[in-house]
Amino acid sequence: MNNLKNLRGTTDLLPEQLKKWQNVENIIKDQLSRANVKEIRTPIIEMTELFIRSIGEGTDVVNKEMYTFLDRGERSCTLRPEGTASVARALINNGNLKGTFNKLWYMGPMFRYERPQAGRQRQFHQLGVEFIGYESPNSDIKIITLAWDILQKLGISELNLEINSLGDRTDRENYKIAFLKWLKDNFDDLDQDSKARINKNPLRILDTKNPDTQRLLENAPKLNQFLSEKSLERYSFIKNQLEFLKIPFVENLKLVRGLDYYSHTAFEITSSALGSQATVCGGGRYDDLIDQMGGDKTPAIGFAIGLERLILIAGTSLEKGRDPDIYIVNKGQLAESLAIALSRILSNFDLITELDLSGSSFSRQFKKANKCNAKSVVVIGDEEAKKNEFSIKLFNNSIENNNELKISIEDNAKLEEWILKNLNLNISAKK
RNA sequence: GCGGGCGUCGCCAAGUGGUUAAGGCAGCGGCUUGUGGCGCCGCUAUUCGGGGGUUCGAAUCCCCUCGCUCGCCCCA
Repeated sequence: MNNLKNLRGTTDLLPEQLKKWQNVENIIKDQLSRANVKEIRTPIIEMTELFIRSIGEGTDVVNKEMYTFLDRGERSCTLRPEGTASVARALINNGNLKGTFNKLWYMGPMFRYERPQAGRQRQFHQLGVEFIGYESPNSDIKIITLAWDILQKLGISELNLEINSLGDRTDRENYKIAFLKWLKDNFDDLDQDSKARINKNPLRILDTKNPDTQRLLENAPKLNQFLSEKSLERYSFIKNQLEFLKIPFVENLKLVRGLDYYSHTAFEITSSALGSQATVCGGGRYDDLIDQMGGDKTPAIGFAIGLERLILIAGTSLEKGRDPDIYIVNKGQLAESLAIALSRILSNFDLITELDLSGSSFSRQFKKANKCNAKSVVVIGDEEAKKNEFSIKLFNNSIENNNELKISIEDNAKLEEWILKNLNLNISAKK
């Protein structure tokens, strides 16, 4: 019937589903603006090089998951696979880094070319929060609590927070030397996957899923043994603060995360309510990213939450939308004109008005008003239209208490009075 | 990129080689030309994701392709 289909891994979000999305997004935005975090919007398409240089050449994201194409000017372009690189680029380009602090968030589509499965799509959506210019370990804490509290506010339980420290650049370099030596000594016992990673991204071998390699790794040098005094101090401060704030976490020494740019704090929040794609939130510190990209040396930390996964585990109470406050039933040419005029007047209130445009019988229109759960109904037919008025009433099953009233189309004061009295309207919400 | 399951109306489905593709929900219209929630009646797939093949005959068998889904890898 229809051979035009959506591309694999992309989906339409219809009004019914979007109620939940919008509720979730509103709660998130609310939380963020209370913490005075500001929104930033960057293009969803960037020069390919931006991602190669920031995310790292040895990563899966860059190697096999990017939507990359040549534009008409033969430039290599990529649909963004994540948001941090773009935000960093935007700040560098706009000169927003000189001695300033930025608390930023963004929400929007990201693209990764992978096989779709539960909680994973090729076009998916992320909320990202980045604190840029902040070095204090308390900024790590604030970022983690922000992520944690957003998830709590959405009524999500069964969450697990895992943290680790990757140390600074020098710590990691020292560790890499020792680890590489060990890897080479034990090369023959590694699985294929890990062998291939040695030259590209050795740290990722740490969280291999291969059980034999896992067992072997128990005897390998540990990253935490290579952390400097300073890095360790920073790490234990963070753990102490989390304990003080009563945020439960487990330490996961194997947590290195997939992107190259992380340093010091790395964290992940997973939910057992999801399937095998259990990570809802991932984040960490990236003190080296911005100068690596050509900006001034700027410490920063951030996280990203996958909205599809969030929607999957957020409470069902968020699925409800707002029903119409007023349903305008109208029939006849003059009545229809008055109905449109009235709907424009009503748009001055914080009301949801459904103007029936079907021209079907009164009976039909009332059925529809009932179906969409309208709180009240306005009726305009020939009788009302002749007198330049409409009738308004509460749409309940009581005839005595429906507060039916006839109001002249010009009498806005009377209309307002009826609305305020009957529709639980917050007066300050008017206009 | 690799492996398993699946694809019949907007949704949920029956049908598994034989001449008209059940049913339910939703939708639309009527009973009720101006007053809803119930009820009753009627209408809604020349076609079974798409293409090709086998057959006298295909939604049913075969091939290709697209999409969905679950797992691996990886991530949000």
